[in-house]
Amino acid sequence: METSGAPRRLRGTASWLLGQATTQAHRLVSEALGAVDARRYHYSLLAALDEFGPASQADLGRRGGLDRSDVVATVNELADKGFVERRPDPGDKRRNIVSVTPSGTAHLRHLDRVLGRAQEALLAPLSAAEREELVRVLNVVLEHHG
Amino acid sequence: METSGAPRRLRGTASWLLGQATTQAHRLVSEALGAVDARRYHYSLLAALDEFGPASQADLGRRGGLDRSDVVATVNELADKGFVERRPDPGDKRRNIVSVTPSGTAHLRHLDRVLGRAQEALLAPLSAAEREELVRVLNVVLEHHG
DNA sequence: CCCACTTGTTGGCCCCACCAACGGTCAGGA
DNA sequence: TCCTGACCGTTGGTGGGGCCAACAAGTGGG
Repeated sequence: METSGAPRRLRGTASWLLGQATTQAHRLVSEALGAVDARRYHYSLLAALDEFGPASQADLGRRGGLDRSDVVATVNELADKGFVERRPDPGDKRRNIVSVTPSGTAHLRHLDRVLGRAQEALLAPLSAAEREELVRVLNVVLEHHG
Repeated sequence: METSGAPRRLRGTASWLLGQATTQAHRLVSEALGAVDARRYHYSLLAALDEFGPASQADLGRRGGLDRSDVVATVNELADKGFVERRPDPGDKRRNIVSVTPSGTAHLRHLDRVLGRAQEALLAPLSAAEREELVRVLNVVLEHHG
């Protein structure tokens, strides 16, 4: 409580620290993805498709936390590159069914490796135990905030 | 190498986890700051000024990791609100000297409290020990990527 | 006196996260 | 059956954030 004259700024604030660390992570990841002409949305969508199989665009958005409008643009881009296929749902004329092509699966594997290297660069200074703990703690936070 | 049919996606990728956790943090922080009509840049700049004292805009950018052009806009906004003062450097006609006003210091204190609450909300599910460890690990990463 | 460099400023770019509105479609209840 | 509410894809827009290029004015060293 002391209103001491000391500057006493808070480089230690966890939210700010997370912000800074994240900026680094974001930069590394975006940079790595950009080098292969991809963006984070591409990975989110491809990963969601790979994990859960074909789905409507709205479902894809819910899976990956993307807005419906962003899903449209991302599917457009991925379809242009042949990584994804969009076809009407015969059972519901409102929906499109989006599915991964073999080329898309290969691309996802490639992105996996690219991201793996980015992660390795990011966490380089940490021991294996520290990385595990970090992942665990982040999972706790994520799960809590659903 | 097994091309087993299993989906096997990597929600556990640390870089991606960090990305997700960060999105949460970013949302909480931006939301909290937005409620008091502030942005992250405002805090970065005010904190840098409070910690190191008056400085030229270029120096401010270097301190806080902001681009010179972004410093211009941020100083404009903060000056409009009376939180910051910009006056020419008598010793170097290229430079402006930016300094915090008392009102700006008060505002910074307020932002500190706002961010503190956001951080509390973010880290709610973690124990004190876990928070400490998280902060420590993040500091290691940041320092390494300096 | 040059020349290289810095500074503030303008303007632009791309990504990311959202929101509002629309026309078309679907399903359930009156 | 028709109405109504919900849902879907799509378009368009907003704002923050992180960058970069170019410029004129100014500075300092050789």
